[in-house]
Amino acid sequence: MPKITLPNGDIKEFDRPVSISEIAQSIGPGLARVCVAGKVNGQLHDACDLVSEDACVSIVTPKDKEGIEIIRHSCAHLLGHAIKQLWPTTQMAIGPVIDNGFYYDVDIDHKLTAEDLEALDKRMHELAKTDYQVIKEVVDWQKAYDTFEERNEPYKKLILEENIDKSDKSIGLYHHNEYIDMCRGPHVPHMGFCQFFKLTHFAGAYWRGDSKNKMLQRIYGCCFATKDDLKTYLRRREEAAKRDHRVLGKKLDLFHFQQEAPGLVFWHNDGWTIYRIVENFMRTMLHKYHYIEVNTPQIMDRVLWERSGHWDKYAENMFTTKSENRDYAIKPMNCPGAIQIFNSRTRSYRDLPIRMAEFGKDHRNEPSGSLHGLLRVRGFEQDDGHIFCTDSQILDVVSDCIKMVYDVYDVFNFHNIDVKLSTRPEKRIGSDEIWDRAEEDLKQALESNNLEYELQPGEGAFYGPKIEFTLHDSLGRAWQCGTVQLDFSLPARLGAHYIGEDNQEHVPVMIHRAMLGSLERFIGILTEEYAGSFPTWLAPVQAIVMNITDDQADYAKKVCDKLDEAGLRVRTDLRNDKVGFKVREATLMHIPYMIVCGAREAEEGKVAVRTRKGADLGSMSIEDLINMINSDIISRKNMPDADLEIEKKRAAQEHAKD
RNA sequence: GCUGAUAUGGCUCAGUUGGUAGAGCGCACCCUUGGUAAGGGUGAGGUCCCGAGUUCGACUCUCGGUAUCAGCACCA
Repeated sequence: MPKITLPNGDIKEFDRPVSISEIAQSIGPGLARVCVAGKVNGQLHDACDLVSEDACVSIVTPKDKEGIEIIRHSCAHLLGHAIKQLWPTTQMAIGPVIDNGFYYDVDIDHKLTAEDLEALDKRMHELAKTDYQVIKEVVDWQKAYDTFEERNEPYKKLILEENIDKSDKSIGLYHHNEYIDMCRGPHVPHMGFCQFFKLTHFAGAYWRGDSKNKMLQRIYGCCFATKDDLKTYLRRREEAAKRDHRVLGKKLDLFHFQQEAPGLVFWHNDGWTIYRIVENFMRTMLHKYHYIEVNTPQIMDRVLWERSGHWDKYAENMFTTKSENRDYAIKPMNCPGAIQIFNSRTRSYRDLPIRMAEFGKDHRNEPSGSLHGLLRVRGFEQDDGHIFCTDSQILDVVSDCIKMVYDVYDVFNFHNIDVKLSTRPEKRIGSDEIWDRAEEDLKQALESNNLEYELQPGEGAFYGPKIEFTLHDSLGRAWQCGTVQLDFSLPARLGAHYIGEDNQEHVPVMIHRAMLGSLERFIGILTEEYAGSFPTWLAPVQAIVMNITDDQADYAKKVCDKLDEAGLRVRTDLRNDKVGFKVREATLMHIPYMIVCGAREAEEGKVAVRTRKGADLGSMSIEDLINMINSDIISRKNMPDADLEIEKKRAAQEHAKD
């Protein structure tokens, strides 16, 4: 006689054990129709599961986060159902839920092609349309094993053998017509819930994520509760593809790569302009936070890297070179160099903390398959910093670093920032005692700044724990950039010390920190964030002066000179082309201000101004123009107000269309 | 590094079931001097990623490299 308490406090009594779908039915037929599963005392259950004792029950629908995840999970089964029909010898590995969808790893002799993916997608939709019932069967370990033995599913057997206790008597087998999959569940009661999905791509993936294992074929799909959600997601994917910094880098003439230098950037003038602006902006921040700036050699003797421990751990990823029988390494990081400067004279406790910054060019021989545009390169510049301090200064110093990170991100209008604390990894140097203290200090610094953070056990660097900052762009994508790392090991290894109040030698604590991470990567992120429309303060060209006919060429040049003298980055377009054509080109290049000089303007000594978003700012004097652009630059806003208005209107129109 | 795919003028791409290639944009020149997202004409430009092999003949087929792309693994 179960008594069921609903989320609104209502109590329903039954004279026998009832299924969750029956409970939904008793509340209303509408709810019953959208009942994907249920939560019994907080535990997820299949809609067909029986409740035999008093419990709090809530119905899970596609609108719930759990609901859509269940639908995605069932979609993975649907994929299994379809693929076994098309390629019956396929062996199924694992098919979990991921952000926005699902995937399934399969072992199949046939190499899947794009056409196969379409055929598979089509078959899945056909099967889903029949709205077949998903039947759940609960079996013991042996029955599950026998089922997959009979069906020749070695990976499922492996999962049973290695991950599931042989005494387990409640293993869920889900029957999708002739297809059977094993799962903890829950799953949808019928395939009517799985309608809005699309297979997106496929790739290789290792069994159990280990590169020593066999590589399987992974099929990815996305899935949503409604058609609109699916459409929105697909549109967002297209939008992200359009913003690809590799494509924009070419179109905007920012940089290029070529075969002879894999993973190394050829910066063109406009890209390099952005690079220098970002770097110089960081210099103003360094000044504000009391840093000194240094620069250390690109190439140093192998001995130094052996002492630091890098040779031992990262030799494979280091570029090396030889000269006169000496081995050198091209620096993969800047800390050993910084310590050499610290060691160059006797330091007193009165000198600490020493905040040493370096825009350090590093080279790391990353695996070829990991290279990705500016986001993963072999040569890059870190906005690196090494702070030498005493034990008692750690908290203050780390706290300052945290403040600086937020200060920097604010300027780029990144406000949604996740914080993670990574603790000791398995492969590490330094005693447990030291690690205990280091981790505790970082925790305290985070807490004193009132930051919520996620703990990442085992993810720290080999020399110390670290705090990581992840920012989110306008498309919601996450980028890990900033990091603050405590290091109790390297200074001692490289012989750093200072003279304390007690006239004894002490080893300083070193704090490594970076805000942007690498300039290359950060500029890649910025390019995608702004979709190529860099805010005026970052734009490589801030204004372009164009004439209407040859008669105004001299006037346009004069205007350009004046803007140039005012310190703006400005160009002319005096080509014998229609002004509409020039406007189009400048717009495609995302130049913030277009300055048109026709006969009227030349006559009056004024200019006609238009923005890249198409706002007509009318005719104005050159002084007014300079003031306007300068105030735009100083504000460092993503968009001036005139453009913001146009963006809003456009967004509203888009919305109306939908 | 692993699996799969791709590689053709500066860019984006088409093409040849093996007989050394084409478009649009860009570039040059000419006409046009036009007021806010493409005016018109003519022309130049390619060792079809690299190396071997098969063949009378390879850009095309085979093998081996390299780079790039989608993932996986890696990321001090």
